[in-house]
Amino acid sequence: MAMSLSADDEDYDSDTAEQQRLPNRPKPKMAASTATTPAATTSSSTATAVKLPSNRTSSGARRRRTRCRKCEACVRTECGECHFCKDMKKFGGPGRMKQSCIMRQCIAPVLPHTAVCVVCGEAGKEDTLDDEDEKFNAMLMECSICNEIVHPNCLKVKDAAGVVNDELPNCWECPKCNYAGKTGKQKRGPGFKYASNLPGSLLREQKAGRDGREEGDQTSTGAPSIKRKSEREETPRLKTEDLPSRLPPLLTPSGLPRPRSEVPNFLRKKRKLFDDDEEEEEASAKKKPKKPWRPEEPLIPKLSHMKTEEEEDNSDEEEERQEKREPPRRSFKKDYSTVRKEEEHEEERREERDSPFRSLKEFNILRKEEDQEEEKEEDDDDEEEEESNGKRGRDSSPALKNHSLSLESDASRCSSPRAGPSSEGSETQEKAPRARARRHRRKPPNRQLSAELSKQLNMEIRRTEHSLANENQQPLKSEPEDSENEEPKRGLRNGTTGNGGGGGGVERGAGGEGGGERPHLRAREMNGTSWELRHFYPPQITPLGLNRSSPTVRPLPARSPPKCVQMERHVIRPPPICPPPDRLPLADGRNHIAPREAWLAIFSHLSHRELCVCMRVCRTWNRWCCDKRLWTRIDLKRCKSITPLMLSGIIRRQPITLDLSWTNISKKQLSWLINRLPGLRVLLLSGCSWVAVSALCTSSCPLLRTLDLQWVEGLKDPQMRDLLSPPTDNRPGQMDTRSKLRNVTDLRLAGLDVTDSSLRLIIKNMPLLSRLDLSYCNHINDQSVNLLTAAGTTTRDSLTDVNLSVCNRVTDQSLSYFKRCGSICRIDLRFCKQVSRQACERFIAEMSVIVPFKLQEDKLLQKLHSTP
DNA sequence: TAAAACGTAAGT
DNA sequence: ACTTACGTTTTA
Repeated sequence: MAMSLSADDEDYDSDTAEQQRLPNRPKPKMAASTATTPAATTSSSTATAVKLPSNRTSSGARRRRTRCRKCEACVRTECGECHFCKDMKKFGGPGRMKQSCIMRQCIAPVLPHTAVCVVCGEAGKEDTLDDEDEKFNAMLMECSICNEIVHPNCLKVKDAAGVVNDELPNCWECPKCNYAGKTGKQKRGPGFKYASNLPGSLLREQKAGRDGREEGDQTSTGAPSIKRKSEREETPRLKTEDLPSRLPPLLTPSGLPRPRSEVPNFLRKKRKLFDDDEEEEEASAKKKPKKPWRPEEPLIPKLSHMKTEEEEDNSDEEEERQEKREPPRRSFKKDYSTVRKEEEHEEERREERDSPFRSLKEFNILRKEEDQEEEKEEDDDDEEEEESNGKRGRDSSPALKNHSLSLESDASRCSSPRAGPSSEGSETQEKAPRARARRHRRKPPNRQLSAELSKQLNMEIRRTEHSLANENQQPLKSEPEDSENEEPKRGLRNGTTGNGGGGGGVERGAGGEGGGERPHLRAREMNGTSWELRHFYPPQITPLGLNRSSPTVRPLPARSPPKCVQMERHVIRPPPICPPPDRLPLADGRNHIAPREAWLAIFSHLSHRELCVCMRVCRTWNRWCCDKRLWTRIDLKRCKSITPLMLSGIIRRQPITLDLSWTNISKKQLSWLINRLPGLRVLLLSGCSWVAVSALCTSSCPLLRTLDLQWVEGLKDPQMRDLLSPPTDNRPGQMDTRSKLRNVTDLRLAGLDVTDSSLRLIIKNMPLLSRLDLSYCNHINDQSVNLLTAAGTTTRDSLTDVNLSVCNRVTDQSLSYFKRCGSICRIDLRFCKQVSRQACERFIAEMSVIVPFKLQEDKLLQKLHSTP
């Protein structure tokens, strides 16, 4: 099918097609040897690059990529615990799988050192040059379509623009292929692992999560997590009767049933859209001959909330049309961000493109918006208009304009691989029809709250992308035509609703900047998908896949079922390597006199929301505002959906405190996060599922000081054991025999059905434990307190604050045990039915000899002069 | 469809 | 010569 999709004639010839099948294409069954195509073999280390079939432009053998050795993953040591590690002989396995440790899967796989230009036979020479453009022309670029590796400079066809694949270093669609309109025949570009089909793949999990979520959505309940629903069923955690009236807020059913199927339809929907678009596309193609590149519209499609088909179709088509009209084209771009492209068929890509979620951003926006509003669906159109207008207006703002302009040049220069959501996305943006987004957004009726921050994160990320995109793309503006007027739809919509409009304003602003500014911005937006997202989502959704659409007219492909969910491998972009600039470049080319630190001092007085606004101002501010000192605490509490963008936003900010309470974060996400937050000290996971929390079992977070596991579904003794126990399979010299949570000083276990066996582990493995919250733990009794305060335990001396409120099995006896605690400052026994006030007073009287206590509240003992 | 298996490219 | 592990095929 892939073949049939492409515009190339060759493809239609089945025989030939067969012959030139790309390595990864299905086929010839030469056993494993197929894996390495003959061509590849021949090219081995010598340089002969890939040998291309003489008469076929497409289809060369691909050079196998190899790890970059520099990324975070590459520098890690093997975890020894994942599937692949366990298979390794060094870890006692059979060695049959021959895969690298999941934790070491390279983020930015590079071409092998032996790769050389097919034209001149030389290796990449970018290192010898300073100028970015020259560098680009001197580096080796591998075409994801024909697999040729060349120096852009060595190509004759220079008029045609190559389309750089941001997803992978040194990867593009060469001018030849691009010009020829070969779009994506190949199922996927060069890449690396991170295949969803690999155990441990983030993608997979994500997908699973999504799916699950969706299902949940449909059915309902909004609460913290939809996804969890099933889990919940499995592990009935608290009995309502046991819960006192003061349940954690979250427990209260906050969610309304989610409207129906958002996702499930998406396939159909997409397809449908696709059909419609097809025509559209062609038409537009005619209008604008030759646009090698078109903004990609990453989509996140499937994910979520999509609206009903009917609803979408119409408006989408409109948007689609417009979008098509102005394809900004990006030519030789030098952005090497990584990410793997997926192998998708063109149709699929298109479908994706057409799918409701044009871009990640949109998606995010949606999510946010969902939280805020669901109401104004009807007004969407109007809103769009307004918004767009607003954007335009805003754009005209001198200040912003200046910044962005100055930045643009700046940005364009900076091609270094940046991390984060930012750079990459930058180049193209999605034009995301916000209308579409909006629509989807509405569906979820329930979302109450997504934390403000999450919105902000999203916004900011988008913003970043926008700005970066703007910067990068500038020169390319290709068709002014549709510009502003038509554009309106694209912008992100924003929440006009929301809280006081503050958030809305912001978002809108963002949209304005990105979208309103210039027509071609849209393109940028499209591309703006953050790499992270791309990783998480199916490749088809990745910009590349989608956008490949070239204007060329192609026969309608037979549509194959969208395989949307199949994700392949994704790469995670490393954080920016270059330090943020110290000065703010101004439009006139000079720098602002205030140094970065001075700006940071100012930024430190801003709220996160305000910071997000600032991040939209310019690239420099964007980076400055991401300074981790400004984001020591990130609160995503109750944000039902943790999106990849959010994750990347978090990583970028490197918080010390991360509140993910009552979110439906998945295990993979959490694992991914904590493995990338070396400075994380406080992790709040109350209300999450055990499945997610179990990520702590395999991830390393030795510096965690505070761990909040209150009301975690399914967290009982066996799970506590998993959490606290030292690695079980330690092999000599391999692992630390100490608990991963050995440095925890503040542990919150409220609402869990844990018993003394868990306490024993805690006592044993958390020698520094100072604050322990066991409130609402019905299995906790006097014996538990006895254990905690027994002679020889570290907790006896380390505990300063113990919360046993609403522990109905605790009696006055516990107070006598607490007298043994040398450092105790606060004992909360409120609502403990079996604890009497008299006993508390007696405790105070007896302790006062040593340390003065007071009864701050009924049954709440507080040491005088101590912190509350 | 996911996981396992495997030939061999790429690196040391 | 040896190890790692990519990218595909095969198996479950």
